[in-house]
Amino acid sequence: MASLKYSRQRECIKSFLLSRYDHPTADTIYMNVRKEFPNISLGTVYRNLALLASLGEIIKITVDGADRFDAHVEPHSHFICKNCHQVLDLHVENEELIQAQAQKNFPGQIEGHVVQYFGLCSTCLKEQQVLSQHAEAL
Amino acid sequence: MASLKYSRQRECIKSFLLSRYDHPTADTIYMNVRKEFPNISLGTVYRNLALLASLGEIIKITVDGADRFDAHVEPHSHFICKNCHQVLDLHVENEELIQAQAQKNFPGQIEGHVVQYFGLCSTCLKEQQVLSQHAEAL
DNA sequence: GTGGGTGCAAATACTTTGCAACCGA
DNA sequence: TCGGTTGCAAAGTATTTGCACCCAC
Repeated sequence: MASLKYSRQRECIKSFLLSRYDHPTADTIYMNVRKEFPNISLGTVYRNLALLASLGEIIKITVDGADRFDAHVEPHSHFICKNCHQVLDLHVENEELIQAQAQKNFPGQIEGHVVQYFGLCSTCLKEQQVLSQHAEAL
Repeated sequence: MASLKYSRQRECIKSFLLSRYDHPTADTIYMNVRKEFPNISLGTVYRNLALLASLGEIIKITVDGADRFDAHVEPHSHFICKNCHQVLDLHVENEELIQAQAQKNFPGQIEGHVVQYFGLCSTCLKEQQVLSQHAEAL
């Protein structure tokens, strides 16, 4: 029954994810893995991502309708830019407290949590400031 | 330019959302609004949901690839069942602390946050226990 | 050799969009 | 009337799946 077999493609997908600290979409992963496996198909990428996620080796998050993947599974928070939809890691103090609080309220039922923060990333913030200056000038 | 005009369909969509505390998908909303407007189209539902969300009257969250909507905009957390993908409201103590902590770390840049908790809802938890008892019996 | 894994293409799921008709202010 | 809104259908985007072939064990 459903034992696991080695695959070079899966290996490559995982090591690519380990090398990145942003949170690539399946398509970005596909584009990059193709450098090593020119014939790999998107289907294979999706299948392996789903497999790795079910094994707990990677994390899948959905942002604005598109799935994104992360091989860094230690608890951390995400900052999501409202403008460019970029997802960045965020390190917040006392994060364990949030989990502990939830566990206290709902013992045994909560397996994990994710905190997503929203706002404008520094790049988009800068762009917006430039725009409002232009508007002022009129 | 782009002023807002009343529409019975939009009214109906919003009041339906206000009546629910789960987080219906666009399709569920469509099915229900059709009881009152049999000819309404999915496109109209999506257009109004996007409009209401941009006005801040409802919240849009994306879970497992499908958008879900919530007319209860006061800050609260979500519990997402890993099995049936249901989204339930959760009230956690000290939620403001999380926001305050983030603001402290990244002043001025964070506009809001969402906490998602994962696990099995009580229904799915029960089902799983029944299954494992069966497995034991073999 | 056997069963899991792959590539490909077709299918599915979800959402957006163009357009002519419609309706609220 | 004017311009926002609608219904419909077609298009778009993201993801899954069926199948024959391939490869790790």
